Amino acid sequence: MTHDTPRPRRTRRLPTTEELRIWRDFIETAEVLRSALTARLQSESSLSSGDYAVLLALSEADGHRMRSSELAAHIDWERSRLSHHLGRMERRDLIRREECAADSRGAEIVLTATGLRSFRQSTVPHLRAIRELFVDALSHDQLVAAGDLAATLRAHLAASGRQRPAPAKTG
Amino acid sequence: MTHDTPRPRRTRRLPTTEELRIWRDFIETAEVLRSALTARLQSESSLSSGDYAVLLALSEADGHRMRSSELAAHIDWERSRLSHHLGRMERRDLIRREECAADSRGAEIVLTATGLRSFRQSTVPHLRAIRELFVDALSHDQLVAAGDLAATLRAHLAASGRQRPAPAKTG
DNA sequence: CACGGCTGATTGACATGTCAATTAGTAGCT
DNA sequence: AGCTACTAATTGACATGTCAATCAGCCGTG
Repeated sequence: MTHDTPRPRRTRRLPTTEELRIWRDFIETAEVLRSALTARLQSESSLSSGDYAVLLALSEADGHRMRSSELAAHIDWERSRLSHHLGRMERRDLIRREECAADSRGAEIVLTATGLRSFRQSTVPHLRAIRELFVDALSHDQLVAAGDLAATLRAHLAASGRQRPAPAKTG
Repeated sequence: MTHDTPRPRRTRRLPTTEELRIWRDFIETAEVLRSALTARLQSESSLSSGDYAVLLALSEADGHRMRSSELAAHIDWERSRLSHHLGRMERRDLIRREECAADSRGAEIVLTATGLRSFRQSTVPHLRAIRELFVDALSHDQLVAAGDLAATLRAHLAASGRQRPAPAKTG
């Protein structure tokens, strides 16, 4: 282990035009897809995808209620993001905040009847939209490839994340 | 073309658990990727991906200047989004707005020296990050599959977009 | 040339996100 | 009890996006 052959630093190479094109196609397509789904959800249910994530979690929770921090962990959001969002959802009467008996710092987030109704009305159209815009577009092999790509990219991100202080967030 | 056999409306089926899992993995991975890239760009250059898109377009433009609406079309942004963004970029002296001689309603967006410098310093690290986080993660076949997926999904979106009033936006 | 309609761009109101600071309460230790 | 450290959640300031409304200047037509 004395003299390493100074091998070419492949890490320094830049992407080729073709690689860059694929990157842009890929990331922009995902973005367009997300935005199309969001638009449908919005127009069909007056819910944003954030609303949907929160309502989904609460609808599955015991007693339709959850501690704010649990909720944040469950849907993988920053706490302040959740706090702001809950404020907006509370104004629309989709959820309610209650004091927490066990820990008076804490808040319990409770699904309201309105919230539950909105969520229930949104699920089928939303799932249908996912099928129409994503699943139906792809052959079986392509669907498998999509899952494979996601897993591979995640693994790689996690690996390089361990070497950088990289914080990763979802939308 | 008289009597269509009332075939089963496959369109009504909902995605299976597995299909839904792949969808979520796919879209969340894209989101995480985008956010990781954005974070790197931000920390290395103090530029957002929006800034980058604008600066890239201007840097390639004739005389480093472009009409606002051309710019919007080029990077496929809504005009109001661009207007707001340009306001922020102007405050940071990355671009400047000039009156347009030919059409006095119009504005010409001009790349400043500061903007050009920022952009030039950001490109190599940014491209490198794309290679590290995306290209390097994938085998050749996977990269091809990614391009194929993007194209297929786009084509499908465009087709269904023709049947709905679907507006599609990029980030 | 006047007018009515179109176009270029900005604006305001608001939703959504991030980050840093703050507030309030719990817990461990002495 | 009193101090300190940690945790729960919110808040404020700001960046980023969307949508609808507005404002100004262009242009074809009578």
